[in-house]
Amino acid sequence: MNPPALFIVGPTASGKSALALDLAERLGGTIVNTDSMQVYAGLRVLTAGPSLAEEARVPHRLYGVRAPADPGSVAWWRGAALTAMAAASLPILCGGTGMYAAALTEGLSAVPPVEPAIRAAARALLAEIGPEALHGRLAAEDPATASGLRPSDPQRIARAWEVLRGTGRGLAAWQAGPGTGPAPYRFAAILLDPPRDALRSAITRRWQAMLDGGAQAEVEALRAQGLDPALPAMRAHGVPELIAVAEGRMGLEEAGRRACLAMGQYTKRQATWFRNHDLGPTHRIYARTTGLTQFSESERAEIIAFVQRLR
RNA sequence: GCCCAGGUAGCUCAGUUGGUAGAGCAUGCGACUGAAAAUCGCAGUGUCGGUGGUUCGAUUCCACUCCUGGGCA
Repeated sequence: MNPPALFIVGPTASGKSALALDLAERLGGTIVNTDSMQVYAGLRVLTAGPSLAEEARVPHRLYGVRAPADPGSVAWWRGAALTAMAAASLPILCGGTGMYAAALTEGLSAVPPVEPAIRAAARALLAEIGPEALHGRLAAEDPATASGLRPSDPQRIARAWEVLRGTGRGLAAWQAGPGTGPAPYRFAAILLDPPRDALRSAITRRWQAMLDGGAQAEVEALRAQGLDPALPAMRAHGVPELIAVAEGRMGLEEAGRRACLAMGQYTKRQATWFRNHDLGPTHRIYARTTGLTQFSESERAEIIAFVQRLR
């Protein structure tokens, strides 16, 4: 029988990390980062990654493991996560990136890696002629993929184009073929899904804590690297805003408003994803929590029982 | 006190040669296969500042009135 693996998922600021920490400590688990931004080094504060003290309490994997200049990908993450999971007695996959979670439970297509030069060319072409025109070219060469994409969706069109150019085969064809399949685990999930207004106030409070915790210094160090602003790490919530502050283009208060707005909107997309994707037997919690100790006794017992049943 | 410019969706505003209105943003819902904290789709909502007048009909024209901003005193 496949070993168990537990997801702790939900929107930003729903209390995932605290819950994961308590459960991992109690059950001897290893926390595996399932967040596309917390993988980057140097963004601990702004991405709300675990503190050094927390990392010392229980094993944490895949936090701060990539340079901001070196963008990750689902496929990379999936491989790294499987390695980390194989070495854990109970993997606790904690994070808010739905696509990463699905890469484990559903698998990925067997699309080979695309040369960086081809990827760059696809993006340059997109920037030059625009998504509608590129969609038109794609439709001419790879109608199967194009018909599934909106002409207004630049990111997916560029991806489809680079796959076609880089592999000689359309994305839709790859996706129709055999893929990795689900990872060999018995997945289960705890889904934290608090009301949006609770999330928003938690986000506002957290923003202040980030500023107090050195977010601006973190951004300053990132800025000093002179990276392409299109890089994922450069687009983490709060980074563009605080860079604008550092360059005198925006006030700190305005930056906070915009960053918190973006994070609040993001929680909606995360909630939608997790509500509508199956990650195995799922225990749903609708109130916001700040850790296992905040749960009522009965809820706490329920969570422990839920997790024990997996083993 | 006088003059000017405004009061229309949660916000910023457009518009109706008189037939009860619409964009962007916000909000809500949804999609999501290698940059996903990304990218994209769909959908609300309005006593059109108030009162009265003209009119078959006023958010639109007229009068008065209240409020906001600017200028002059």
